[in-house]
Amino acid sequence: MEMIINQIEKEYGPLSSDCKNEIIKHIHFLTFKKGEIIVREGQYSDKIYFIVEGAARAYYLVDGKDVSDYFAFENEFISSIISFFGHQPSPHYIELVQDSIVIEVSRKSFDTLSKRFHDFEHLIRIVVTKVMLQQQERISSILFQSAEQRYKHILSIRPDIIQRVPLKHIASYLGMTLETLSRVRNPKT
Amino acid sequence: MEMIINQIEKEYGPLSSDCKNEIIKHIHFLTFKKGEIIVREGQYSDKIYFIVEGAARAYYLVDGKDVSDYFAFENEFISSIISFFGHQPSPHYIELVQDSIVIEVSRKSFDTLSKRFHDFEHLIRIVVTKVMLQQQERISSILFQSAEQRYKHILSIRPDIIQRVPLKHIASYLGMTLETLSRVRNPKT
DNA sequence: CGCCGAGTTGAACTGAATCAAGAAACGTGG
DNA sequence: CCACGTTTCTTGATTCAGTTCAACTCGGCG
Repeated sequence: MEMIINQIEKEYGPLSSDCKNEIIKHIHFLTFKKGEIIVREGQYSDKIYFIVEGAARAYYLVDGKDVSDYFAFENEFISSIISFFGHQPSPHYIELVQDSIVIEVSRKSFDTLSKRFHDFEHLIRIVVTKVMLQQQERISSILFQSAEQRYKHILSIRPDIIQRVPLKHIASYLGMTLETLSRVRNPKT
Repeated sequence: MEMIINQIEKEYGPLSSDCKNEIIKHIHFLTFKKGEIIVREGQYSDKIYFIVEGAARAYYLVDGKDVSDYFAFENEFISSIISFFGHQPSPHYIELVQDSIVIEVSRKSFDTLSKRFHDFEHLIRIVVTKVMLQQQERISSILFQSAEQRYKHILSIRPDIIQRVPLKHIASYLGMTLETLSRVRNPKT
């Protein structure tokens, strides 16, 4: 428990001990098996999850096609951001990609903590800012880079992802089909 | 001045009068002519701008091609987010699309206010969250929709944009060429 | 074993880009 | 108020990166 809060502080900035103590009262530990689905399309999901161990994936189902939108590994957050932050029905599913240990925080707790602790509000601002910057990079990657460049790019920033997630999910995350990804990885020459 | 702060509160949530008074000390008004460039690629830009009147545009120049990435109109913020929030050289240019009145806030002021006022920190969190949600929508728009659907979509959420910004900028924002946008707007049938 | 999901490979197809040329609209200065 | 150049937009013909459809391989696991 200490270790987890330490990780968060290391990753996102320090917290007062008051705040830390209060956070502990508001969170729940959950364990899931690989393949479990914790958020479904259409649902109002007012939970945000922090991956203690394992991995999760947010994806769209658009006319039957599974399109990955986000991956989270140890010490990262995941939620249906449209639902959690936008207060709308989730367009995403979220599933566990491996057996996982997860912390769940409800929006109610989240709002209470934000209101009460300046440093919690700051933490959230940092988390959201990081997501925003990641998305910015993703947008320019999709707009400016070829399929091959996008694959090389993800290899360079998340080399581990290839080991932990099936290629089909990576392909759809990169905005290409599995076939295209396969060709990009095994050029004819 | 009062009016501007009112607008901000209306758009993003209330501020204490302490905070408001302090904000006023930290901001600068600037006026620009249409076409003026206020941020250039490669520059470390540590300013964020709020459009009081007029309109601005952030864009990339990728091998000579001008690609719009963001538009801001009255009561909206604009900055090179990679530079302002990510502390990196800006990949963007920012230009004024019309004669404009703008408020400038430096990152130093920004950080001071965030540290000092819980409600300012909250304001920023809300601003950043809105950008994140917009980007999320943009990503799914690019991934799932055809050129025609993307155009119709922007028409539905920002009908005014067509009047205020040349089509070529809208085309590149939507991730298509000017020619394709033209065809989408004037179908043969 | 035999089956099933994951990945590879091939061939045909397609939405949008590119290249090219011209038409409209839009200042700006005489 | 008009002429002229510049920028904005349209239209057509061709090309191409990536999709789609389909068949096949491989590795694991009941």
